[in-house]
Amino acid sequence: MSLDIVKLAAFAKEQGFIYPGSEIYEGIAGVYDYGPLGVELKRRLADLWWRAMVQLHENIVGLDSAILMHPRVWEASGHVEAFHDPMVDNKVSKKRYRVDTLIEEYAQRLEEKARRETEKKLRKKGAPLHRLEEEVQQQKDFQRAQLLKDRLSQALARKDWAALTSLLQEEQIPCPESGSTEWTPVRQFNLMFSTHLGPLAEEAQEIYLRPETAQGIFVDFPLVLRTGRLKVPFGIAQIGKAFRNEIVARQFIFRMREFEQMEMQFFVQPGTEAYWYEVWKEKRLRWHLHLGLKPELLRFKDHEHLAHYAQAATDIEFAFPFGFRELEGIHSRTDYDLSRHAAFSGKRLEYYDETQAQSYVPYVIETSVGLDRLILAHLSQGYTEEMAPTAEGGEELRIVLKIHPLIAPIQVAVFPLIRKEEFVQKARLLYEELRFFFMSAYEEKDSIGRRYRRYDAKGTPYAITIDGQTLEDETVTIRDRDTLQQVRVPMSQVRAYLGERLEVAHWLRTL
RNA sequence: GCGGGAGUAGCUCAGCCGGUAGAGCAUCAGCCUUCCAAGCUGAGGGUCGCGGGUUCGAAUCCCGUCUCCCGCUCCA
Repeated sequence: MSLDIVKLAAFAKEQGFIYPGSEIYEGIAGVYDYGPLGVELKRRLADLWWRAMVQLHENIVGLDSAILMHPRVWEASGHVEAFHDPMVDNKVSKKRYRVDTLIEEYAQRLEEKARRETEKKLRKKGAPLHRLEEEVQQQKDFQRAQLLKDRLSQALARKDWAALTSLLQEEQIPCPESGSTEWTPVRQFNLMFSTHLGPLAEEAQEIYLRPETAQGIFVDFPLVLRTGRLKVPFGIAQIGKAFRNEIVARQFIFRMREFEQMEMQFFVQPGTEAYWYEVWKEKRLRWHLHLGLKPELLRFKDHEHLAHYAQAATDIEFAFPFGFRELEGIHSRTDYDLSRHAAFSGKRLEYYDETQAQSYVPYVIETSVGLDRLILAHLSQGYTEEMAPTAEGGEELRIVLKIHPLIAPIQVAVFPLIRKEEFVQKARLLYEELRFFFMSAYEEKDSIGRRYRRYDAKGTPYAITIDGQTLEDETVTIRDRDTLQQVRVPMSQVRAYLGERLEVAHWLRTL
């Protein structure tokens, strides 16, 4: 399984889709660059998202907020708290845990055990079970659990990691995996990147690179509302970079330290959020399917443990080479964010609803796609090794990137069948015309078969060849990447032929 | 951070019982080619991850170090 992702990464690098970051300096873990083909793919996917979300919805507008935001934003959003997890490693099992969940779960197990035993005791004595809650307070495991939780919350409040280290030690908290009680010291992981605002390090204020783009939308909510003449329900969409200091950034571009999100926050009247949640689940899934992701490789996965801001949450998961993983999150965020920002900023972040004749803090439905993950999904689904016929009548392995024509970095390639002046001239002429409309390429080197294969690997859906017949009747062949079938089309109709297949409007109309 | 794997040409790798680097593909120039890659001729390209040690001599042996990849936690 994981071998496939290594192979895909090598392919992506070789073809110029994705390079390891800073490679000549031996690389930098979890950071990747988009090469000439990758940047096209990325721009196209982002563009199709933008058009489907903003251009096609009269009640959705765009935004491009800054990566740097006021530090209080991240206190209000809950990230300062949630993203500073103290962690420990177990020396025997080599597993890493968040200290708080480790201790809480242990305490919970103790409580459950206490309840079971107290219940058994009560049954034995024939005492009424309604006294269970009262009796269990006296049980020693239960009391120990309470003590653990107290000490945990005290240490967390003081950010006293040494105290947590000794708590683990003194209370002999076992590793759920190995049962071992040998722990490394507790260390804090800060998942947010910090930097300094102001050039003088001593005087500068520490600020964060945004860990998600959503907060820019919430913070600008009153401004967009005022200038956009918007009425609930309405949405604000944004594409942009976000940064997370992942403990381990792995699996190629699946989890990167610097990544790009495409988010849309949809503001609705409280009470209607369940309806809109369903609407957006359906719309977003349809968008992915319309771009050619296979239904059997997509699924919804509802969250069992909800984040601090969420009322309901589901993921659109994609079957990556390493398994089903989150591609897009659709969350019902309630009024959490706007209310928090209202509280922290002291500003009123309410909406006056004329039809209701009242003000309220709108509820929010969020759709959030990882653009890099989306790219990985299309690359991994599209990467195909298959047998193809050879000139000698045999079969040979062909590597072809079967991605949707609309997102292909190079949409059409033009070849003269042979490198003779008449062929070359005509081919150049056609290429130079087509490039006004499509991302085009021209190639005259190597045999025709070889050129086809080269562009197959780049995902180019159409290849046009100028042959002997072109010189006689001005027709060319257009060859399809996936079927290898050719059609003969008059030179004058090539643009229309390609337009039907590569025009974004057609795609939007059928969405 | 812990465990595992790996660093030699742009790519895939060989060379590793020490004697001063090689293949295929790719690239470039030319020739040949009338529809599905690897035909011919020629050319360019390597501080063998980095540092130190042993040795007359290290890609090869020893020590150290760095980086990347995979797994563990988390998420877009």
